[in-house]
Amino acid sequence: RARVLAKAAEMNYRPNLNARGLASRETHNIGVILPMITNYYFSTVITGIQEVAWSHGYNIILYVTNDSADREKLIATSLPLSSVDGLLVCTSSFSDTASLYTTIIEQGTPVVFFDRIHIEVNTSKVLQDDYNGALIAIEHLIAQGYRRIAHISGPEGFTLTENRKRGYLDALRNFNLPFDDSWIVHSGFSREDGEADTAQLLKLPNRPDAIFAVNDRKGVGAIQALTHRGIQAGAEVGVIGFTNDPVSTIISPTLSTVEEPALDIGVQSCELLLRHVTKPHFNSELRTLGGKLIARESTKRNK
Amino acid sequence: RARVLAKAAEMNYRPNLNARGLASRETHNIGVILPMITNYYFSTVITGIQEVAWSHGYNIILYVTNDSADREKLIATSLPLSSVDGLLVCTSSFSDTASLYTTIIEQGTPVVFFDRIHIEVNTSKVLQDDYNGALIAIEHLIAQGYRRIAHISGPEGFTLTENRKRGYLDALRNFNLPFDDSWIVHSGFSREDGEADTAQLLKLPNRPDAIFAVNDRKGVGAIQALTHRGIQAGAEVGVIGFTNDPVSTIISPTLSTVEEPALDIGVQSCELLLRHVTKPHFNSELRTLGGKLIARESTKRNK
DNA sequence: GTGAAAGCGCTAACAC
DNA sequence: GTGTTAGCGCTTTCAC
Repeated sequence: RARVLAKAAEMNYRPNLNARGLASRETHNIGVILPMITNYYFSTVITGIQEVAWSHGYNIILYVTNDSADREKLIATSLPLSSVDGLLVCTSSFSDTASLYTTIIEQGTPVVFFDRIHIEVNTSKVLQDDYNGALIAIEHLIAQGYRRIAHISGPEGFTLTENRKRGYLDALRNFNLPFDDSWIVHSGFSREDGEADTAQLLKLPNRPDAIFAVNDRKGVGAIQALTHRGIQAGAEVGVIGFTNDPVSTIISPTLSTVEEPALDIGVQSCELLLRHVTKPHFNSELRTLGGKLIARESTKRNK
Repeated sequence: RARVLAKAAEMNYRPNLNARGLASRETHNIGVILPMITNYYFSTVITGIQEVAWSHGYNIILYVTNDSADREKLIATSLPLSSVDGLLVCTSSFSDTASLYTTIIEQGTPVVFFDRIHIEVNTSKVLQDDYNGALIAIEHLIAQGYRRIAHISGPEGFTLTENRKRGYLDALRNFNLPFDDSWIVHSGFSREDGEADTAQLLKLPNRPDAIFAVNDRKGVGAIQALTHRGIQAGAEVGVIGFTNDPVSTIISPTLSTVEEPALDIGVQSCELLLRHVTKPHFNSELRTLGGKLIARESTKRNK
C-alpha cells in the first residue's frame, strides 16, 4: 500500500476533482459574487478571501455583477450549486435578491454576506463598523474646529449608507451642532458623484464648512470640486472620507479618512463561510470590524 | 420529450457540473493566474476576462501569486488540471516556470499568456505594444522640449520591461539625444520604487530633465519625489508614465501617460484561450494591442 | 486496517 | 430524432 502511494506521488498523480466532487458531493470551490473588482476595497477583500481559501485547499470562482441587480439575479439563479460549496456575496446596489439567497441557503449551500448585506437573510455577515467609523470621523472634524458639517452619502436604503448616516447624525446631535436637511446629499459611490454632490453643497446659501464623504473616492471628488473653485480643502472646507484607499495619500491635500479593514473583511468572511461549509449546523455570526481614524491634510484648518 | 423539458425547467433543474465534467472531460472553468489584483491594470484585465468567460458560460477561478515565483510554482503544479479547461497566466516577477507551463500544455491544457509572458513557451500571447508605447512617450517628451531623458524601469529581464526600455533607447538614438548609463534605473513596479529611483536620479551630477516611468505607479512616485524636493514636475522635470491608471488624473500635476488597453487585453486573452479550448489544434497567435498617448500636466514645460 | 462492489449524474456511442 | 447502455474516476459502504 505504501508503495502504491509512493508510486502515485512519483507519477505525479492528481485526483480528478470532478469525480471526487461527484462522489462526495463537495467541490472545494467557493463562489464570490460582488459588484466590481476595480477598486481598492473590493480587490483587497478578494485578496483576503483568496488567501484563506487557498490555505484551506479551496478555489475561488469569481462572479462580478457590475453592480447590476439583474446580473446578480442571473448569476445567483443560473449558478449551478453543484459547482460551489458556498457563496460569499456583496449585494449590488438596488437588488431585491434577499429571497433568492434564502432559497439557496435552504437548499443547502451556505452563504456569507460582507459589506453590502441583506439584513433580513438569516446567515453570517461581516461588516466594518460603519456607525462608529462615522462617529469618530465627525468627532475629528469637530475637534479640528469645523462646525457646519455636511454629508455626501451613497444610495439611500443601504445598510452601509444608513449606518454611516446614522453615525453622522448622532455625532451632530451629541455635540449640539446645527443641522440642515440640505446638508445630506445622496447619490452613487463614484468620484464623479462626490464632485457633483460637493458642487451642489457649495451652492447652498447656508454653506457647510466641512464634508464627510461616505467613501474616499467621493472624498477625492469633493477635494477636486473645491480645488477647481479655488477653495482650499482643509484650511477653508474640511473633508474626510472612509476606506483609506491609497489614493487618499496621493491627492493634494491628502485626504483624512477612517480606515476600513478590507483585507480582514475578506479573511473573516471566508473563514466564516468555510465553517458553515464544514460544520453542518454552525450558528450564524455577525461580525463588525473596527477601523481607526487617519488624520491627514484635508482636515487641517491651519497649516 | 418537450413535456419533460418543460417540467425540468419548471422544477428548476440544474445539471450537476461535476457529473457533466466527469463524463465529458470538460469543466467550463478557466483558471487565471496572476501576481495580484489590487491595482488598476490587473483588476481591469480580470474584468475583461470575466466578461467574455461569463458570456460563453465559463467560470473563472482566480489564483493570485503575490508576485512570488514559489507560490506560482506551487499553484501551477498542484493545480488539478481536471478542474480547469484552460489557463490564463501572467507570470510573476522572477519566475522560471516556463517548462512547467510547457508540460501543462503538452498534457492537453491550453495556456494563454498576457502582459508578463514566457516568450519561449509556444502558445498564444497577448501584449500591449510596449515598444511603440515607449517610443511615442519619448517622442512626446522630446516634442515638449525635454532633452536629457531618464528611464525608471522595472525588474531586468522581463519582456515588458525590456521592450519599453528598447523603445526608450531607440527613440533617444533616432533623435540623437544624449544618453548616460546611469539614467536607467531598474527596480520593482511600485510607487515606492518610483520614489526611490527618482531620488537616485536627482543625485546625479548629470541630472536628467525628464523621466519616463515604466508604469503610472512609478510615475506617481516620481512626481512625489520631485514635489517633496521643491522641484516642479512638468515645468522643471517632465514625467510620463504608462498604463493610464485613474490615479494619473488625481495626482497634481496630473500625469501624462501612454494608455494600456487593459480591458481589451483581458477580453482578447480570454477569447484566444476559449478558441484553444474548443478547437483542438488552434494555431498560436501573438497579439499586440496599441495604446495612445495621453498628454497631461506633468509634461508641460510652460504653464 | 484492506478489498470488493455500488453508485454519484451525467455524456457518448450505438442501436432503433 | 429517441431509447438504451456503458462508463467517466472517484467515495462510500460493507464484508473480511
